[in-house]
Amino acid sequence: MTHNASQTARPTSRLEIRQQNETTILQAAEKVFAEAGFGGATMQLIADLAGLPKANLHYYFATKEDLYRQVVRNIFEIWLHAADSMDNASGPVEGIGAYIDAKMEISRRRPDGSKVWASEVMHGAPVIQDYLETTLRDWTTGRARLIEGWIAAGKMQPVNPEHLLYMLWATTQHYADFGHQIETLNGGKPLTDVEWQAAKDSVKTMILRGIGAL
Amino acid sequence: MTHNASQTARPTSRLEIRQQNETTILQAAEKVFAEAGFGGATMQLIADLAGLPKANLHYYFATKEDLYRQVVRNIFEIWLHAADSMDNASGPVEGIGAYIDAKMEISRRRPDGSKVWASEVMHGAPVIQDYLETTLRDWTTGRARLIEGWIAAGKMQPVNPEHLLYMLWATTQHYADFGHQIETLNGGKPLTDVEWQAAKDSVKTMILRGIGAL
DNA sequence: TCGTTTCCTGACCGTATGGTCAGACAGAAG
DNA sequence: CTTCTGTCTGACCATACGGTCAGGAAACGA
Repeated sequence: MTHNASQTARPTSRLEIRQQNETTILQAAEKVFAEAGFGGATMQLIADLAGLPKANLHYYFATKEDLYRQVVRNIFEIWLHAADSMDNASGPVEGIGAYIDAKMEISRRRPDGSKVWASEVMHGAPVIQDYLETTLRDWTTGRARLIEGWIAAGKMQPVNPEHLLYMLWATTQHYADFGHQIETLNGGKPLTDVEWQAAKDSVKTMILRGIGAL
Repeated sequence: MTHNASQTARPTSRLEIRQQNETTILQAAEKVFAEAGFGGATMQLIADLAGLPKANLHYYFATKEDLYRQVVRNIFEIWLHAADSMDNASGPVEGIGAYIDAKMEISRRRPDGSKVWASEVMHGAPVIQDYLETTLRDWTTGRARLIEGWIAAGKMQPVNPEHLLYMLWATTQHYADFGHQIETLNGGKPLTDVEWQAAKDSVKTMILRGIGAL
């Protein structure tokens, strides 16, 4: 039985070792930070989940905060690119519809990342405040302009673009951040494929009709 | 200068002392739990904010978890009663409109409570799971019925009532939980009275139009 | 093959935290 | 005044946590 566990292709080169260990640690960290929050998470817990000795974590990430920072930044990147589909769209139905799809998919596939982000912002964004003030602000004003263009072109009703964006973020991320509550109200069962599709459709219908694009 | 600080009317009776100290501690705890999370909060921090020695907290609340539990339950009660206005409404415009108003007002006045609740649910609701399964579930099915009644009466378009409720919760609570992000995007300034009113109006318009009630 | 660099880890340390407790203090009751 | 009960708190404790470090193991380069 020289058969290795699925992913682990037994790396030998130093580069591979470093990359794989960093990835493993980051995945474990994302989960633990999501479940326990920054304060509640312990390096020992992350180490156990990653299957590495605690001292090894500190070899790759100097401090708990460094590790946390990296986790948050990773999510932020995914977040930003979710709106790429919005930019080349001809109008709100296509653009915002695709954005909702993308964000709902992230909520489904990376709920832990969403929770870490939510936790970070809720606690006053101590780690990524600079990103909020630069990258996110630019991103937001850019998309607000895009929406204003659609309004000017008569493709949707006049609405406040910022509040529309907040609504999009809130509604889509809710399915990740409050997934446990939704699951409980769903009889203790996670949403099935069909139910996820229904959720997407509901959100898209209500929002697109809400902005007068349907 | 025998003039006491505003609220503190120098209580003497034991009942008054107990009530006032419990309230003071709970308020401080809500703030600290909201800012730091359960794991990041310390009894010492809460004690300092409450202006009491740490040992005194343990006299009123045996453990940190007991104190936390009480904070979460208080919020939950406020949450539930926010929908009272919905029940006697003649239709969705009045009922859901009033519910949005009420929840937006809570987000504005008690953002810390909202954050504590969000944090609790995000971490798997370790403390109030039983409430989710009983009280909240009953509450939800009741309001879903109410919405279904409005749909049957032709007062709004047919939408999935659960997903509508999720959207209401997500959108309104977002203004508390992600208040820091909103403030940053607002140029670092908290929303003014006028801006809060605009937020309320935007949310109400988009949602009520989204369900075909306008 | 041999030195060099990187990777790895058990054992250890200082500190901060939740919680305890003995005893001081102060209303209430008689 | 005396007793009793509830309130208060400084000092203390055990534990758990983030982080360190010396030294071993393994890959690399020549």
